[in-house]
Amino acid sequence: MITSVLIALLRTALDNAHSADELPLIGDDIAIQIETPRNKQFGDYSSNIALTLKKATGISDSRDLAQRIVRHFPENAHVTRLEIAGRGFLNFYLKPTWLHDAMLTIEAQDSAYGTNSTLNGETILIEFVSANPTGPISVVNGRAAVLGDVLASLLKSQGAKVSREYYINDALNSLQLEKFSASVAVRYSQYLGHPVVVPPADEDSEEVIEAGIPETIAEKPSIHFPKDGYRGEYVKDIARDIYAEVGDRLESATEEERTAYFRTATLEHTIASQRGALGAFGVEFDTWFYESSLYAENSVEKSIERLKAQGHAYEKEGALWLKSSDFGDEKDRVLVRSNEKATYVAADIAYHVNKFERGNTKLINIWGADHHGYVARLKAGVAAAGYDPKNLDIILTQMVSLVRDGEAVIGGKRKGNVIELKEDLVDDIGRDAARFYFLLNSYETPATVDVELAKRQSNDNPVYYVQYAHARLVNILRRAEEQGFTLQPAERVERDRLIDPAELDVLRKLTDYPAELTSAAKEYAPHRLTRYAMEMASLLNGFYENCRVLPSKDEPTPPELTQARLALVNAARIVLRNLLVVLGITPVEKM
RNA sequence: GCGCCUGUAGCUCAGCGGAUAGAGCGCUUGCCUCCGGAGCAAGAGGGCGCUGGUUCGAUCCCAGCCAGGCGCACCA
Repeated sequence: MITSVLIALLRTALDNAHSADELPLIGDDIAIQIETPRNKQFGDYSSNIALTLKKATGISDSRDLAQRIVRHFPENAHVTRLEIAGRGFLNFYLKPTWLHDAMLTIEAQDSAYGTNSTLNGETILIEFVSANPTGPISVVNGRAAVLGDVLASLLKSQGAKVSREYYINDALNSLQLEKFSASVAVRYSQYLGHPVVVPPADEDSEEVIEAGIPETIAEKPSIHFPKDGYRGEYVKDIARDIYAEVGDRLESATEEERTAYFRTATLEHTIASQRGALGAFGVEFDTWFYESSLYAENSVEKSIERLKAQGHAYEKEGALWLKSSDFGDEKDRVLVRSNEKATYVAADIAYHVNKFERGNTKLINIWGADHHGYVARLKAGVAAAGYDPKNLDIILTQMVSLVRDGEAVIGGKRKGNVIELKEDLVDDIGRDAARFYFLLNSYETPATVDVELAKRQSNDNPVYYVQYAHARLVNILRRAEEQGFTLQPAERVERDRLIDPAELDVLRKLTDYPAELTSAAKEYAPHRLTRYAMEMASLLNGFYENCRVLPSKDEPTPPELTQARLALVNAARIVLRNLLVVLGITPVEKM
């Protein structure tokens, strides 16, 4: 990396100045920072070292300080000019050689360009989405879905082993599942021809009687829809699917048989549809983990017993409490209720112990901000169970509020107005546009999504700008071949012909890629990459405008220059493609 | 009351303690015999919620206040 070269040169300059008695000794504890200036006029790189050294040296005139450093800056192969600017910034202007040489690295590493091995040895489990199995994946889930998915790719790019997991809250004591499957059961009966009496949803509405499907000819007794049942259309869809599978076989089943059947079938269908919706969004999970499996293997019980044995739990008021206040939580929490049922957190502790026991060294959970109050509790539980809570990172994505044409949409599965990720967004604007849309901003910002606006603007989605830039690169290479050019390795090309600012801008951007990838991974900030992608696309468009690659009537580019530019085009193609792959966006070759 | 997140251009949002605060959309103007116009060039538009503080330097860090969101269960 060129920045480490510059840091070393600056270090030498400081030492030289000290030897010449112009500066006091500057220890290694003072970090030298190199940054890329926002504005190109301030050089390729700059350093604020003279400003930061004011206190340590006792020299209050930072320009004077800067001069002392510059005076002792060693001769070297990279820096053509070193200027003092503003209050004492050192601006480095570099020979383009280092940029040209970047093409060699990019070509050699190809699809591995940008990756590194700093996280080798880490096994990371990212659990995300984990929506309740009582309905479809909503648009709101899109944010966590794409965040987790890209984060997994990012961490892989840094050398970690990563898996994606979805947790299914299907515990047997889950009331919501009973209500949900009961709702499906009623709708199923509707498909058998029973009219359904739907109670008023709220004070302002009235009871509705819906006819059976098909409309009954013979009189069939009507069935009452549960008062707090799930009213969404998707409930009918599941019922219809089940009806298609089993016909009227359940008509004569006993109440117990029906309940048991619908519980299982409803869960299966819901999960299948969730998996399908996420798949359409480009998100695939390595494991779908059933909460019920923890109970089936007695893991919850065992985990509670262990906490008790280790003295982290106690009985009070008929319940079993976790001494979570010993582990950073603000108060103790109930593990087993006085009715002897385990709480959600008890199961969750067992689940996270299970994650660690599977050999994961680091756990990342992505939750909605509404679960914030739960973080300290789970971390305390994990700590009590003997694991370091530092190895459990909980990312809280801020809420996504839905707006339709400027009007707030109050979502809710019970009420039935779920805006679905797949049906209402992905199917309309496509996977790439939908992903890019969510990846555009930080998960820490509460976001507003206007589905109608998102659809209307889909053609203006920046994703097309980026994909377009990639397609053009591919197209130039294809056209070159048609015109009889053979792509030469960057090594055999006259690289020093690439001196146009537009060319150097592109090259500079390409050299930033590994650092961008690393910082996006480190800070869990995929949105930086979408911004970076747009900037790169913009620079590429500038390059197309200013630098004709293939010879034409008006611009008879000499063959040597064409070859050099083709190598540049190819390098850019590699980087842009790698970037799009990490983001899970299709690197299209034609649009 | 306590905790977390947020407040930057008309809208949606970037901004990694630094030099003239950015992008996309929208708006205005110009550019299609030429590798893809889903493009390019130029312009109008904000001084970063408010007040203090730390710092050579604050949109960024700290404190207080104002505003919005989300939490503070023997629900999941």
